Amino acid sequence: MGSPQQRYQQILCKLRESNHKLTPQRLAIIDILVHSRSHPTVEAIFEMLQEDFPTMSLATVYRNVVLLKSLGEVLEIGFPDGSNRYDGNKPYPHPHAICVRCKKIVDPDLRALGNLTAQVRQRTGFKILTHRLDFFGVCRDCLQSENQTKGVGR
Amino acid sequence: MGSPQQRYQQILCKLRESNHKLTPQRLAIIDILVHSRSHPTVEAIFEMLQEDFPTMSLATVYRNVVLLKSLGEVLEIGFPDGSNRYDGNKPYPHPHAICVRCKKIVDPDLRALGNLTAQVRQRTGFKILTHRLDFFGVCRDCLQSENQTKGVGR
DNA sequence: CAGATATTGATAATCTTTATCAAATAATAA
DNA sequence: TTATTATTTGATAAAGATTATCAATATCTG
Repeated sequence: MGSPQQRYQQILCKLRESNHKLTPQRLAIIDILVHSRSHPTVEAIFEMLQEDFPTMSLATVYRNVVLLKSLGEVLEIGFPDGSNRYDGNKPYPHPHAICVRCKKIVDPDLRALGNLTAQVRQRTGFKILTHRLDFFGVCRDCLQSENQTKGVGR
Repeated sequence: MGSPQQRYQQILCKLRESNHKLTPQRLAIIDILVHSRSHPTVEAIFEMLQEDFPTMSLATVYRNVVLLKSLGEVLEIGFPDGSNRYDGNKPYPHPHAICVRCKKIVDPDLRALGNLTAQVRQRTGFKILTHRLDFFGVCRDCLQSENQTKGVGR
């Protein structure tokens, strides 16, 4: 749903609509969020900005992520260990496959999710607003390096 | 998969197998976990124990929850806002329906999840170990009280 | 360009969870 | 039953992540 450039413009629209100012720091954070495929952490975003904005405060990154979240333009993915990661490309709920080794996150496209939502509504009586679906496992790369160290063959 | 009593005994087995001691505090925490249907927080467990164990330390609850988690006998359900809740009845992954108003959590039984896992394996190359599926919405009770305050009718 | 307001940076405060360590306790064997 | 040993507990400090505070700065509107 939209190239990084389109996402960037869409977010700028939302900000203008809601009377928020377009500061260089804010724009840089958005730029990273819409271009990144890695679902970065706040810390990672902060580090990526160090070069261009040496005086950037960590609080600024937190504030802007919270703002974009409240505007529905960023998806927060929080984990039991307390870490949070952010997706500015697809701010709507979608499944994730997360590597427990290297922490890589990829987005598999699955059908049949609307189906599940309807089932839950029926069985629980809940009005469903959103959902969260994560698969945890080991990615192909980590499986390979695992096999190498195990010494398959001889 | 097992009544609270059965779960209780099963957890005791696991503890003995792994050479852990059966302290009154530990047993009380397990008792709450296997009998509770509310997916309690650590804080909630701590408060429930105040009556019987006035000197109970919060750290003890944390320690035992971590232990039971590591033994695979408790499922941790962490949320983006940082809160964690625990399920000692069904320590294996299963879907949840969570009320965003009253924070109630219920377990709808859904089929077709093994299906999804296979799909993810195919499309990502991941070896899937576990998953997490949560639906967020408003439960029947909260929907009703919402309608009342809205003054349906006149 | 000037004025009003939002945002930033620096840092303190908060909140949750983990680590530390002496004292208490459970399991084991004599 | 008692002594021994290792684990666990309670109290508290420490750590880590996020939020709040507030003066200084920068943006937007006209």
